[in-house]
Amino acid sequence: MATIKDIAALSGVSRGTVDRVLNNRKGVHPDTRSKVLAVTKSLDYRPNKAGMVLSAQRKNLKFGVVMFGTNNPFFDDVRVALSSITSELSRYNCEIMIRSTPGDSDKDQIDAIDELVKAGISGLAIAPQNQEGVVKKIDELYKKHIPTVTFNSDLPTSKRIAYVGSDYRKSGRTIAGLMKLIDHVGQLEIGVVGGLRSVLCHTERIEGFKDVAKETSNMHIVDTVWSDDDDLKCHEVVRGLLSSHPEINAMYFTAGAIEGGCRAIKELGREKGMIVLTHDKVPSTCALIEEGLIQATVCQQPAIQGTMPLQILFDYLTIGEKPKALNYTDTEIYIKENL
Amino acid sequence: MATIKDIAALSGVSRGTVDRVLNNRKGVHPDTRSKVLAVTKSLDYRPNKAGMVLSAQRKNLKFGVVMFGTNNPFFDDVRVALSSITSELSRYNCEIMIRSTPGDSDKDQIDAIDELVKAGISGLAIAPQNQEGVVKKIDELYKKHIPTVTFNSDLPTSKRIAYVGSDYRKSGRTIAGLMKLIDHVGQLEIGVVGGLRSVLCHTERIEGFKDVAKETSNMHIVDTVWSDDDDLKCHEVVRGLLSSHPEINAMYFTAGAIEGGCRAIKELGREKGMIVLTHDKVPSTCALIEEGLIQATVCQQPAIQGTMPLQILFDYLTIGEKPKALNYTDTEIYIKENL
DNA sequence: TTGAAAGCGTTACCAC
DNA sequence: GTGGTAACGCTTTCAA
Repeated sequence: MATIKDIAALSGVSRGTVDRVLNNRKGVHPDTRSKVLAVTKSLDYRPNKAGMVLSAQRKNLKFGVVMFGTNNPFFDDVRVALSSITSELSRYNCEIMIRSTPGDSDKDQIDAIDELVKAGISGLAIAPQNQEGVVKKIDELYKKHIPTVTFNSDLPTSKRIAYVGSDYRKSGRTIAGLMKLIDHVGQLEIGVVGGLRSVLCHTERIEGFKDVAKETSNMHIVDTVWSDDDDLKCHEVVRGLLSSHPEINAMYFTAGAIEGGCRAIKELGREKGMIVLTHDKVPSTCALIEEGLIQATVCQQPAIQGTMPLQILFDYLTIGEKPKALNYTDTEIYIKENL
Repeated sequence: MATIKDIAALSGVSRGTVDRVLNNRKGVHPDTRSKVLAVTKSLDYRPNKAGMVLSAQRKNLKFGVVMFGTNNPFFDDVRVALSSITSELSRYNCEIMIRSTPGDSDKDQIDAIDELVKAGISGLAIAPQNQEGVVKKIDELYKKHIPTVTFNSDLPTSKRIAYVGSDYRKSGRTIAGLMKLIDHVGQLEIGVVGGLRSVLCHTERIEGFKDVAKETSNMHIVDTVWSDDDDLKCHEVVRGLLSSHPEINAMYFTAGAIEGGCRAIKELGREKGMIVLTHDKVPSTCALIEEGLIQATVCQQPAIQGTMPLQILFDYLTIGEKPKALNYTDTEIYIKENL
């Protein structure tokens, strides 16, 4: 375990100079630089994280978190993880400020970001709305050397340094695969319930699902309806869908508001033989799995979505660790027995 | 973020004294102690990990890893994770020594441990054989203040400080749950293939499976055979089982040597309508899932089994963090689409 | 262009 | 019993 001190001694220079070389700071003689680099190589030096973190504490890092203030209880788990990482990072003299924005206008998110920047954040984690204004704002921060990590939903065209979240298409494909496995009768007549048309993840999941459905002869999507992630609306549209399509024997809920939809299934006495697959592991969904109405749910590691973005920012700004651009969470399958 | 320095200043004592109080070292006046404790409380002090780690590097920590030298390719993934954590911890002046023991005699494991202790390890991670001699050895280390973490398979009666690995019963129950979901005909006639009778995890998985089977009217276990985790043996016993039981329509492989068993299924032309469920995600299993012969496999996060035990030892010995006793890995379900 | 030294927070050792 | 100080590895600032 070679240290900067070792390199300095062997190169016959001071630690300060070694630091300048290793961090590509200017103001060092080319000869000195190459000498130091040679020694560094020969020692296979890797910087000590504890030392770097300790030193970085003088920076008084502040991070901002912005998430669309959604009613979806999925985000409860994200918030729990957020508060745990907040407490963890506070031990390194590092503060975290959280802003939930209520509506779905990008104005709210942008205002929240501006406010955080004014408060002096050095990095931003955001569960972004899929809107152009947010992309622009992220790029603006990038120019100010404030790195951004997106989570839950990505903005691939922005200059965010990383994304943490689900691979939506894979989730959708997994649901389709499960449906095929569970199918008893050899012919799937499927009702799909989307959430919000404007949310990337809901639409992408459906695409993934369709990818598999297309190449499977006995999977037929009867219709797709939209719940707007609202329980009452979901109840209504599912009722309508099932009433007009007695042949439906499988339902795919791609978003929240699952409970309302399931209520409709029960009211119409259509539980028997009905395959119901969902996403995420919120309490109401768990209850319906226990009950047997839902057979399986596909999840996206909310805890990791809460912690990893901040960990990435912290590592980036303290020990200079460049993150992977795409950090996909696992596509987890839960049934009654492994809930 | 209060530091020891703050506490020292506010209590009117030196940092050394504060350190003595906080770490319950003796040789400090009761009055001083209570004064310091009071101040500490009022500041909600939490020690800084970076500082502790940095300071702990002077201890020159060495950790030993012992695992039964199994042919099971599952352990390949564990080894990959081991080498990644080895490289990670080497940055903190911390060395890791790995010993694989070939046979299944406890003598080998005990010898390996002795050797590591002689080399001066401060902690041990072990995938232990389920034998009395190993338990005794762990307890002996405990007396010498060398903490042990078991992984992959637990020894709950020993004085190990933690276990990292699967909840076997839950794995077995999950397999049973999947089987019920996939069942097409409404009556499961099941063949179970065990691995090693002496390995706790194989037997426990079967118990978990039986728990669910018992309370399900249409699940009937036809017979249980043992492969000794050997491919040829597995091929032979599965061939025998299927030949004498034409009614079998579902197979549960609880351990390794899956490939041989699947070969038998194909040779006998029994793929059609046969449900095949397995554990772990080794290359040959993945191929059989792609092929469609195996419908699902239940996994146990090998990477976490490789890294977490050492992380636990490191945290325990550097920052004094007491681990949870039971660190269960997730019971992951994989099908073709989320492989 | 380079060196020296202080500082991040904790622990350990040597004086008193 | 207690205080002072060096040490862990890195960064940064001030002098030279």
